[in-house]
Amino acid sequence: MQPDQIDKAWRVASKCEQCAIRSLVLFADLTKEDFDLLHYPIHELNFATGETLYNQGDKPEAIYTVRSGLVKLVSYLSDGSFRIVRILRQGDVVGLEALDNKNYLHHAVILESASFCRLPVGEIKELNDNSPHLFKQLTARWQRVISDADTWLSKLTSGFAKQRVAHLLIYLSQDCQSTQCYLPGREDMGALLAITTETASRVIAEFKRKGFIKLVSPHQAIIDQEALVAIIQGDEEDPSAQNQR
Amino acid sequence: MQPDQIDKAWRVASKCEQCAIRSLVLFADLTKEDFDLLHYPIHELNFATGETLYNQGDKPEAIYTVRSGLVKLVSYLSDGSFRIVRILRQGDVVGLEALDNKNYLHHAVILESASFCRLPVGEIKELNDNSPHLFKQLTARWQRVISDADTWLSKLTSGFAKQRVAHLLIYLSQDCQSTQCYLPGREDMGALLAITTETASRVIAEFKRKGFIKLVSPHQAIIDQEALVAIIQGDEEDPSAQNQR
DNA sequence: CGGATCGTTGACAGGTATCAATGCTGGTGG
DNA sequence: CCACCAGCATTGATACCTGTCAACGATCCG
Repeated sequence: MQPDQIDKAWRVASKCEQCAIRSLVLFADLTKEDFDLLHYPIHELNFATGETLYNQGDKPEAIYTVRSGLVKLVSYLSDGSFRIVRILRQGDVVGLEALDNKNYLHHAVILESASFCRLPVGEIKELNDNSPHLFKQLTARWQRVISDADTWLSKLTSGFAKQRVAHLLIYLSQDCQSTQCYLPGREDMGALLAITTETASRVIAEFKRKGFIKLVSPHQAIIDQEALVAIIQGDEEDPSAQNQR
Repeated sequence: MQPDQIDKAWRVASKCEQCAIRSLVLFADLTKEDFDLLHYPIHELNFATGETLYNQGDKPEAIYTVRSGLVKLVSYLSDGSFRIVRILRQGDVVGLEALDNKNYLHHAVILESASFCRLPVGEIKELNDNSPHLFKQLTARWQRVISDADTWLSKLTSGFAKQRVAHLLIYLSQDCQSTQCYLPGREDMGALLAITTETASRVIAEFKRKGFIKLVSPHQAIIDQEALVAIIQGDEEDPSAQNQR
């Protein structure tokens, strides 16, 4: 290794080790010795809402750790329609399929301006070959993706449109400290829940009228978790029972 | 290692190395030296239709490779209903979440009498710690689960009931050499596609009447792939255009 | 034979998709 | 500065699909 590269590696180590969200990321378990195995510094990238991180079919050269913001993974169907198959947030890894030498399976589009750490595939593989510390986190991430996908399947695609929207809002509020959460555009909401734009709009409009959600900005809402859970459980507020609680 | 254990290990190696479907399974890339690392022989288990491999929440001690047959992973929702989140077949691994020390996330129920290789979690972990050859296959399997889940999400939960059923049948026919495939019970079909038992029944009955599927046994059908693809693409056979092709 | 389980079918109500029109908002260019 | 436009959200009317409730047939088995 060249002296200047050693220098770079040290800067990497130093930078990653001081990372504020290190406990959340793929590199959580790495030691100083592990960081020494990296050849190049890890770059941090910023993207604005609507920008594309990569497209389906692109040849993958890196995976990305989400430092902040929100990303959707979009899959297009043969008929031109599209579905959003996942939403990724702080600590999640985007483009995991790159490790299997497969092309990217989705389009990755930024929902809320986001920053990423770019992890070149070669570095990850080499690190994993030469250190046992990455494997555990990789395993954990795969598990989480799968278990999230299962939740998605079982909750977000069953039941009435109202229930699905309620499930989605609760899901989205889970990573916010408060009851505030990202409110997707109506078209995205449809692509998430397998309903039409119009139905999504109607449900959201109704929730707003009933005070279950309050907009603080076009894409941020405060949600009434309790009311939404009631919706999920099918408690339709019966007008005749209006003042029984 | 005791002599008799070495002997066992050799039998394992011999047995696994001669496995007829070895190229499909988790141990595909292992060398003779890797097999020597195993302490106990790998057991083969047989289950009949309807039997349960494990239940959601069970403490996991093993993962299973499907040698033959069909397994469904079932997830129950709070309201008592259930969804089938995955169907596993030859070469697939059941219970991958066990590697992450999590309890089993689903109920694993046999759809078609199946045989498995039982792989104790401890053995797998040790093997993975001491040999680099398992990791590649593990990675590949996680990837496949995720990419299958995405397909599921994007295809099997969108569109009309007819289209979903058509998608399902094509999906199920992919692992059969021919155009013959497993035909799930109507309730299972509902749990797979997020439709009701009655709707599933109506669609299947219609497909049978139109000759798109032909039963060869209660749970095996020959499918007209072309007709099903037409259904998926929304080509509804217009009676007035009956003889235009 | 009777019972249990599963598949099929019917009638009807209710939810959602579809088509269409109308606000609303932010940005652009005159 | 304001008119205009593009994109998004909302709302309405209607047709269609699916869920629901119910009944009936088929098959298997004790």
